[in-house]
Amino acid sequence: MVSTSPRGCLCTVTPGLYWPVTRCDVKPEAVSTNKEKILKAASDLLLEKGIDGLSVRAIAAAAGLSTIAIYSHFDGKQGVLDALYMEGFALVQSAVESVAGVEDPRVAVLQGARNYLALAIEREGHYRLVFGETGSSYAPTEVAQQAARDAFAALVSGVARLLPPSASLATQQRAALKLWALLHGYVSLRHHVIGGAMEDRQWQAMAIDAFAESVDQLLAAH
Amino acid sequence: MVSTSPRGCLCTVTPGLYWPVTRCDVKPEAVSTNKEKILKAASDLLLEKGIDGLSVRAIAAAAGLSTIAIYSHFDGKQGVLDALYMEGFALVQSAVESVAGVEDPRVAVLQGARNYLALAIEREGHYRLVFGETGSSYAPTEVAQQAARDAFAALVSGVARLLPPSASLATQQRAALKLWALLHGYVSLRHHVIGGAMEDRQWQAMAIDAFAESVDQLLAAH
DNA sequence: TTCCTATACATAACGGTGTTATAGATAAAA
DNA sequence: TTTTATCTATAACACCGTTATGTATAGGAA
Repeated sequence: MVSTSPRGCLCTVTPGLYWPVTRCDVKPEAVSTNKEKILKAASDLLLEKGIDGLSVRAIAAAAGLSTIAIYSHFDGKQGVLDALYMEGFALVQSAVESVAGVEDPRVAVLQGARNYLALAIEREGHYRLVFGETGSSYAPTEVAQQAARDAFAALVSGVARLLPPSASLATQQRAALKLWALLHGYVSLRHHVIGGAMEDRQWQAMAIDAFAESVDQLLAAH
Repeated sequence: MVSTSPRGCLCTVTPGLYWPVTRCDVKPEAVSTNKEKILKAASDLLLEKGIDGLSVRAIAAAAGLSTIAIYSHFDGKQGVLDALYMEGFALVQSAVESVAGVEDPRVAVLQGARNYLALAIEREGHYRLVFGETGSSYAPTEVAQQAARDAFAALVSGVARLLPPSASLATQQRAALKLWALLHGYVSLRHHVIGGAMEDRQWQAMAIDAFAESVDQLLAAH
């Protein structure tokens, strides 16, 4: 996305990311735009206070602006939530792709799973937002959903390494979906149903054990 | 729970269930209490409109009462949500236990999984409520969480049939947790991430296939 | 240079939410 | 009969997301 800032420089802004990735072609010293301030404020609030912290007034105040800016730049709270949703999946994608340099496919996939589970803890707010805990009035836009599909595609690529090169895309996707379902299931059950009192490490170990069993089953089947 | 109604009869009320289970020891013709009316109204709204339909005013109106009754009988919206949460897990438990008459353990467990997936569709509102989509300001009370534990216990009992009698409780629980995580993972991913456009049957078939693979892995390991 | 248009912004008000405050009604117990 | 406990209706409160109103600013056109 390319936008023009009030100072006339041509800025390249990567949507959905809150760290400063604004590249000004004309003035390398350009400061944050208000849109970026808002998104950073929202992302920080999500990290510190969870989804409850994300009122329009709180985000605006944290960005040093009034609420109208949320409507101006993001078309309302939905736009902020969409941006955070995309951030969430960008984090997922990053966790999955960060193992690209690992040679052994099984080791890589297991490490990706560990990254994923760690992310679910370290970025709990983003995780819960992505999985619908904003309250059911929020549903991601089509654009935002693309981030989910991108993350899934990254997962499929990673899992494909466990399969023979002849495996069809559908097979890869089915395998990736199963592994994702399993991992996410552990996270979600712990959030809502059972195991909430368990130590992080213990829960992660349990999830990884189960995940490894499924990975090994996949390897044995091919 | 035993309570006295305005008409002086001694009523046995099972909490968390919305169908009339009020048993009046004195007057068999007793009508619903207001508390039951409220819970039924909430449950119906949840079924018809989802979580968004559950405002205090909407529930009160559907029960033919004013909002103060919600605070009187349920101590506020939290109490209603707790009751619905318990209903949700009672439904899960029922889905799992309804296969008790099936002789073959594998067939029984697979049927239980099918029941579970069907429940996730037919009682989507309850399902989403149980898994946190009320908005993050709701967290179930300790009493309500017991319903989740009861459902898990039922699941453990069902899965235990796949294991040798010598299997420890921890082993049974680990197996049950894995299978539940997998099933729920499929439901949740479809709600929030991917596959939302897929036909119910196709998605269920995919989930059951994956589930069956894990069941078979479990059987093969013992 | 001036005027017009588009965008961004501050502030107040609106309609909705869950909840509390106030007052009244009723049944049971003392 | 009086007191107590419980239930109830209604209005008001504080907060929410959003809209309405008016102002400021930058860029483009005449």
